[in-house]
This record gives sequence, C-alpha cells and structure tokens, in this order.
Amino acid sequence: MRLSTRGRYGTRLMLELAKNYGEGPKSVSDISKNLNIPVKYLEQLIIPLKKAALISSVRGPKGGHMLSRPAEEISLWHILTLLETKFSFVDCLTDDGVCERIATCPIRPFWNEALRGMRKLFRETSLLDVLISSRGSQRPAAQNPAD
Amino acid sequence: MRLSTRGRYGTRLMLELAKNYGEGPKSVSDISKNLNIPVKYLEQLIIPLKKAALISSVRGPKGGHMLSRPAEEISLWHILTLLETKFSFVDCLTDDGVCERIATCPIRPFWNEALRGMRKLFRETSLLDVLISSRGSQRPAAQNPAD
DNA sequence: TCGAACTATACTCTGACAATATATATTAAA
DNA sequence: TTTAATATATATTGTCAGAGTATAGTTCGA
Repeated sequence: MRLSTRGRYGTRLMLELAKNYGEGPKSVSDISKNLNIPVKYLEQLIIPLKKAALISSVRGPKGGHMLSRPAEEISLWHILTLLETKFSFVDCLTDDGVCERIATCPIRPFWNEALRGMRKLFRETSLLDVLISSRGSQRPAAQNPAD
Repeated sequence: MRLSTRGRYGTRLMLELAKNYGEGPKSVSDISKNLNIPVKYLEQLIIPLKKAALISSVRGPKGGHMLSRPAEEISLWHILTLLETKFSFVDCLTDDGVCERIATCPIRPFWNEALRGMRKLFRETSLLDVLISSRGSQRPAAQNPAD
C-alpha cells in the first residue's frame, strides 16, 4: 500500500509547475535541481502527462514545461492514475479475469467501496487546493496510532 | 497502491475463520484447500495474527486455528496493519527520517488526511460486517471510470 | 509412541520498479 | 547557418521487496 516513486515524483513535479504557473516554461534541469529527481527520470514522467494534455512544452533554448491548465483544474486523481500502474487495492477491481473467486468473494465489494471513497477525495483535491492548504498551516502531522 | 499478497490472503483467512466461528479449530490443510493458499505460506501469516491474539490454536490431531474473539470485534484495519509492512501512502508518515523535505513538503498533509480517511473506514469495518454485506447482495461491482 | 498438527528459520526465485544509457530530433539565439 | 540547449524515444541494467519453498524441530491427543 505504498505509492510508487512515479506517483510521488509526479505529484512533486506538478506542484512545482503549479507554483510557477503563468511564468513561462520551466526547464527539466531546473526542476531536477529543485526537487532532487534525476533528469532522465523526470523526462519519463512528463511524457504521459503531456499526452493527457496536463503539461505543455516549449522546445529549444529557454524552453521547458508548464501546466496547460490552471492548477485548480488538475486533480491529484488525474495525475496519479496516469503515473501509477495499479491504482487500486486489488487487481480484480479493474481486471475481471485475474481471479475465479469473484462471484463468491465476500470482500471484493468492500475493496470497491474503499476505492470509491479514495477516488472521491483525490478527485476533489486539486493542485491549487494542496498549495493553499500547505501555505496556511504547516501543522505537525496528526498522530498515527499503530492500531 | 496494491495490497500485498499477505494482506489479501490474510483477510481471506480471517473471513474463513469467521464463517466457522464457534465450530472448533480448523486445520491449516483444510483452509489451504478451501482458499487456494499454500500451507507453508498460511502458517507464516498465522504467526503475527496469533501474537496479536486474534487467533487461537489447538495442537495435536484434530487441532487447528480459530478466531479468539467474535468476528464483530475484529476490524480489517487490525488485520492489515499486522500483515502489511508499509500500510500508508508514503513512508514519511511513519518515519520522520526518510525525507529532508518534510518541513516544507506541500503534499504530506494531504497524504496524512487520506490515510486518516482510509483508517477510519477500515477500523469501522469488522469481519462480521464484511460477511453480512456480502451475504445480502452480490451486486455487480460499481463502475470504475478511468478518470 | 505414533502421527498429525503447529513453530521457527533460512533460503531461493521472480518480477515490478527505479534508474541509467544511447541516440535522435527540434528550435531559439548568436 | 551554426550552435547549444532543450525535448523525445527506446533500450538496457540494476536493485530490492515480496512470494513461495525447504528443512528441521516441537507439541500433544489418541
């Protein structure tokens, strides 16, 4: 139940671009320095985000990348589904063929319900929402009791 | 964002025991046949569940394992935290040392909020809840639009 | 005392993921 | 028009957690 590096780096990247929205393109090498992410790895993440029209690029010197829409119109869900290969608790929610027990499985409906809840939250949270709420209060993380 | 086999098999196991609660111990070989899980792998999963007093065992012939409490007193959260090694979206929620950017990270608070939501749902769902809701309606899974 | 069951530890194997390497194409500025 | 900085595309290597197996030992009821 961990996010992959692609998902984590990808959200970092998009938040960085969101910060600089309206200020022209930002080069990959700049982003790489700021975020501590290898240049070549960043370039791989950018490709699907471009195809989905979340990012626009400008080639040549002084070129780079930028959001193609305002930060409030891009949700975390959109980003993560593009970058995470399996973004659900269990495979049987997206592929019917992976398990023969689907018809009688008692817990599959629950995984689906949990996924729906997560999707709702992630869809309702935009890049702008994240930036605003973090700017306000850098409150210490809430308790994580082990049980 | 996939559950590991340990988590999936573990919940299967516990649901199987929940079904037979009150009928005495169930042998590992029986469980293995019913659930299509290797005997040796099952035995590994049982150990932490026993240590946490969710399972009681009886040795010798006709021995086996059973829930040590009613199914309504065992939550999915309890089971999954025992079996999943990293049960949070990002490591920095549980280990402070893994990232130097924590102080300024804009998205960590969001991961924490998402985890809290998930924990709430999983805590409020017991083995009995799962069995009851699945017994009622084996409704087809809800839509999973890609975006 | 026998066998069926549980306990413990160590080991191997595999695949997804992270990261790097190489080569090519584009284009603004000098 | 040349150059340098940038983006694009594909292929390759490396790494590690997780899945599964193997072996040896312990307990206890019939």
